[in-house]
Amino acid sequence: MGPDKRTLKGACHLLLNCSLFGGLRPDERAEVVALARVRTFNAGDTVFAIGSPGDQMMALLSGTIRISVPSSGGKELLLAMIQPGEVFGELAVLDGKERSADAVAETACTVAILDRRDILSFFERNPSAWPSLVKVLCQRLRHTDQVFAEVALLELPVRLAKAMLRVLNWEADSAAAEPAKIRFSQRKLANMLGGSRESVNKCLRNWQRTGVVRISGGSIIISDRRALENI
Amino acid sequence: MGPDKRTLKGACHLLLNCSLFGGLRPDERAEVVALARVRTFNAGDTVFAIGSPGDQMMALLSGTIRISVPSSGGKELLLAMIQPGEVFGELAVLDGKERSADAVAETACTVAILDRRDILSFFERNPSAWPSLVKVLCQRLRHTDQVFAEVALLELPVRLAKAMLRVLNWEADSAAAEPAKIRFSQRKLANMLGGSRESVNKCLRNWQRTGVVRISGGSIIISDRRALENI
DNA sequence: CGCGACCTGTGAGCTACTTCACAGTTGAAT
DNA sequence: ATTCAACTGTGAAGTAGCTCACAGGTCGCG
Repeated sequence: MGPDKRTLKGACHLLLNCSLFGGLRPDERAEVVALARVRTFNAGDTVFAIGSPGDQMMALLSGTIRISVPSSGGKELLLAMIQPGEVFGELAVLDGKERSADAVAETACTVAILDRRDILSFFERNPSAWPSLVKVLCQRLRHTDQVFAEVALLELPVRLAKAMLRVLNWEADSAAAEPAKIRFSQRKLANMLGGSRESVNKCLRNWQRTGVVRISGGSIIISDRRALENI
Repeated sequence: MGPDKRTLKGACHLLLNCSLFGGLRPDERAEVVALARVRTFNAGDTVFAIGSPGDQMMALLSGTIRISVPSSGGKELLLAMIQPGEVFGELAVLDGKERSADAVAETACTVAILDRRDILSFFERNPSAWPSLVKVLCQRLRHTDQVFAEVALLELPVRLAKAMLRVLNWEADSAAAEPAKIRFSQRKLANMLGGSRESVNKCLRNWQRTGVVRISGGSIIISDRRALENI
């Protein structure tokens, strides 16, 4: 076992503390780590594609992964940006069906991969691990339901405001730097909303005019967070 | 124990065979049934309201329940119509958070109610029950993700077609009567789509003109199912 | 350095949908 | 029997947001 592999395993162990496996006993965690293979992806690599069989789930160790659904018309809906410490791809593993979305490495990534069989047998041997799995699924469900309702019921500016606040929460973990700054392409924001890039742009510039945000060098700085929250 | 109660318990036992508890051993099922209280609701009664604490989950024994999210503007998004044999309200129970939607009795209903504490301790004692729970959650997740993507990416007629086919699948269980007939208010269809009642109406009448559907006496009859599927 | 890829900015025009307003139907309730 | 509520049908008018078509900026890469 080479030194690279050792450090990777180290990172793996470290990060499996979060999210899904955080509540486990040390020996259980060790077992999970032993099951995991580590793999790296370059920016732009597709980790898995919608419709494919999907017999593995992943835990992100570093980098960020974009989860999205493409449409026939060339558009795409951005469902999530996975941050280090989160798991993804669990859906297909748990119900044995096809992948329900694309996963693409947004930046260079390192990922821990767990095979369906291993996962299932692990849970069978360690039933105490079920609740945290269920919690993850519930979180996801709540999130999609909520965003779904927003997209269906609210107009674009409101959705944009909410999306920005949501992004802010994600980034808060990795780069805690206030003042609240979003480094996120307008197109991606649009794809989170089910809106067009142009509309997002125009809305943002309106807000800049009214002093809610400042746009500079490709980042959006929230000057008046309160205003956003009130929309 | 009066005779009503006994028959209700009987129905309960019968129906817990489906969905969530279908995979259990007889003794486990008996245990679940013992934990359940049965309650009836009149059409229009609210079973639980969004934002409330939510420390019970339900299994529908008879009738149908509408799950929806209201918006500030008086609109609502229809997330699901629960059919007998399905469970609902599991989300708040499993993660201990607030209810994420309203549940209203669409018709008169009888419902088996399970308390959070009882559920949790049941799963602790019967870990083999976890997988079917997870399966239910995965189903829900897949469904919302898919409908979400549709609403965000597709135009109204396409969504309508898909919604109608979906409704058809629900009803297929209860009333297996071909020719494919949907008894479902246009407003409700609209609320499934994030569209307006008027738009749905106009779209339907177009389809009637082109022979895809027939509308009579408040029901929609699918004459050309293939056409719908191709949209 | 210059090329290509991807971003932001902006206006004009279009159209898919919404809103509003009103009329007729059906069905349940008193 | 009638009244009320909720449904369907339809047209006119408004508009939010999309598409298209640019122009210019920035960044990385050969």
